[in-house]
Amino acid sequence: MRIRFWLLDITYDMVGDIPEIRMFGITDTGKRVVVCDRSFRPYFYVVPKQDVPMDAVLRGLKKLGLRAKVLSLDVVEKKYFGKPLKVVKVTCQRPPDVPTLREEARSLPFVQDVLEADIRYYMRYMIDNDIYPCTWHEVEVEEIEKPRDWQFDAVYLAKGVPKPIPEMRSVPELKVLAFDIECYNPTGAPKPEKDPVIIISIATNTGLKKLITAEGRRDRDVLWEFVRVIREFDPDIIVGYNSNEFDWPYLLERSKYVKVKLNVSRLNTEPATSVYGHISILGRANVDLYNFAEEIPEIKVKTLENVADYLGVKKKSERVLIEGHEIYRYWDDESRRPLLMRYAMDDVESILGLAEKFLPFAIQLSAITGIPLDQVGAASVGFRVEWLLMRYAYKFNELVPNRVERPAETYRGAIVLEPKPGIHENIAVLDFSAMYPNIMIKYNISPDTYVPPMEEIAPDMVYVAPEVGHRFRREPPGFYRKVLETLIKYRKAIREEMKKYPPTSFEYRILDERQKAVKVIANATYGYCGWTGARWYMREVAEAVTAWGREMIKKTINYATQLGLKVIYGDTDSIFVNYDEDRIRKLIEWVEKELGLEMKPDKIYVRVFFTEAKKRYCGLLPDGRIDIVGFEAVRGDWAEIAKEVQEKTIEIVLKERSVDKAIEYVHRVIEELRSGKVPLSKLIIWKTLSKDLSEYKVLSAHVAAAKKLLELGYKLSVGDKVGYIVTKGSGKLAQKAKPYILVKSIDEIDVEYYIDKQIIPAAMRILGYFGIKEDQLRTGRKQKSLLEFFT
DNA sequence: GCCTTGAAGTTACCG
DNA sequence: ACCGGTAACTTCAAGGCG
Repeated sequence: MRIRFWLLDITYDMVGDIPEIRMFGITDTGKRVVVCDRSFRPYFYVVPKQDVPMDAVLRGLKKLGLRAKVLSLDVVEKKYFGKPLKVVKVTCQRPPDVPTLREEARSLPFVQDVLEADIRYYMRYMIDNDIYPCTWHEVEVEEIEKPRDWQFDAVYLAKGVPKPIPEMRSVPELKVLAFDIECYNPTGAPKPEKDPVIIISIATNTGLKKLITAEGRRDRDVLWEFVRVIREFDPDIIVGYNSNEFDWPYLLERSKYVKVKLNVSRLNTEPATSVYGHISILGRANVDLYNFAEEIPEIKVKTLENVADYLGVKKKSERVLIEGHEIYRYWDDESRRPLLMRYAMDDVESILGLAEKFLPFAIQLSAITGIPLDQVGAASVGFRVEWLLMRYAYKFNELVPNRVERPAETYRGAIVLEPKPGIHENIAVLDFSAMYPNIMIKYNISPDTYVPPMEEIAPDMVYVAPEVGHRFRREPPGFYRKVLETLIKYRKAIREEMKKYPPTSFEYRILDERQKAVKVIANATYGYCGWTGARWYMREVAEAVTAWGREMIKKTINYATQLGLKVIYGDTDSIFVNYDEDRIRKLIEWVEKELGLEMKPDKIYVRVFFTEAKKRYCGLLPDGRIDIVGFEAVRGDWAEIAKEVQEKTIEIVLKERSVDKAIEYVHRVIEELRSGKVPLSKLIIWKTLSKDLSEYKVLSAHVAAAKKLLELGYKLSVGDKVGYIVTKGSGKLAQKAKPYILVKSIDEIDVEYYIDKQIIPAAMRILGYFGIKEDQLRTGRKQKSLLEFFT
């Protein structure tokens, strides 16, 4: 029989000595199925040293491995960095044998290199058969017996390789279950060896809502019930918030202590740690939505309530908020316990809401990159690009380079112009569309088209990068050019197809998320090629891209000036000029004709303000909104009070053009702060721990605060944000920084710090340009006396 | 031993 | 664990001064 299925997840297992690919899918009739393929075998390539005869190579490789670990040796024609190369394909019986066989092969005297021996077996299977997760496939199958403890409608044995059905772009109705756990935590961070799980909240996209609580029972029963609820609802996707880092590890650890098997997978197994630090639950996609929240730069402190609030999923004002360290108090206090219950429900409802926001994009990102849905969020940008490149390499018969450790290398990047300080009226921002990808295409920049300095080649056969002199063959099309061209064409086609549907339709949404996913990958390709960890890394490639970028922007500035436009500022691929439609049109035409790139007006500012600093400006848009770029107001490491002051100052200056009003406003805020009317929450300064506490060379404020938290039993790790408040005291700032959760009263705070080091600098950044002096902003006690002024 | 000053360390932004 | 360019803060240590 033939079935059609949408691929949700993939893995493999050994059945005796046979590796079995297992594809977990949903059929077009809504059945949850497993499609098993036992026909595929792992393999890798051996590159022989030059001048070694192939028969000698084959003879040598025959000794590889014992007990028929190697099934076959085939000489195949591949390309390596664009050059034809004869290699030996070593096909093996068992995936687990590959690492040892690889090392064995590598050590042989006639072997130059071993390639593609580090590609996971199920990824290899998908790449070779053009199978993408989160897409539809058709396959001839026969039903086989379902193991009793597997949770599927049917198990099939594939009688051929599944074939993609590109015209089926829908997404089946997926059963989504959101969950969140609360733990008893009287000593800071909860510890699974002693602290029970007190609440597990659950919400599904079918409307089920449930609190599993430890009220009147041990948490052992909570875990049991959790497993039961999951198995009963049988979700396709399980979502959590930071669940890869917290909920699942905690549940797994805790379940060991209370002796509960967390068999929540469709194969009746426990969740397990897998690649990119994600937790895998066989047969379901376990998605940690925190990974997607991480990609929203506007949200500085990415707590669940902040993200849900920002996305309009659940407003903070309409939910219960409890500080993490207080959870146990709410549990212990019978009168407050209902609040904790409500809090747990608000959390899980928020998570389900986030799933609705993030899953459509996650699904398309998975379908584009080929990384399984449960991994794609956890995979870094570099790996997302790389898996896509590996898919293309296979299509182009190119060998995939090995991942090698390289020392850090630096090279010059983009140009940033000195801004013309002051207020400018009526300014247009023009920028190149997808500048770096288009430069890579235009000059055929790629590791496989690169011509090393020693190699002789006719000048008209190559493009030569300005300043750095790197040369790239004009023909044939390089790897990056082919990939980027395909992506750009593909995105255009998607956008074209979107026009067929109303913007509110399901189809439109899918296509829109898809074109966004394609754009994200295309834009990350330059960054990828300059990443020393990349398989296709080459410094010269990245260096040439930025060199041509500098040339483009310089030429554009020149011509703009010639046309009589005034260039006020520019950064990388943008220029700010006076909004003169005729001249701008001419400039854009010139750019297209002479530089072969597209340039578009991005936005118009009614009024825009620059100080002397680069990468910082603010502007008033025609619709009355205000853009703030680079300034403290958009940074996450300044106190809210200072950011607010700066934002308001900018607004007054740009909209009302009144410096006096702004000063008056700053005075008012300072007075409010002095009289204790500013809430503590506006005084918290958040900073990220970028390394382990022991590695810091200087004791800065957030490190000092982090150490205090640690002493109290809280757990902190790299990447966590520490919120501190500056309190009264003497000595260094670090000594006065106190974790905000320990600050109980407004009387503790160091008012002068917030005035002198937060509010005034933030306001001065703007007002300083208008000749305002710090003392004009300062009010009250600490105004400098004339005497102090002269000493 | 105290104060000034510049380098180093650190974070987070822009495109 | 995607790039370089940039601003701005705090800490730290060297060097000058008394």
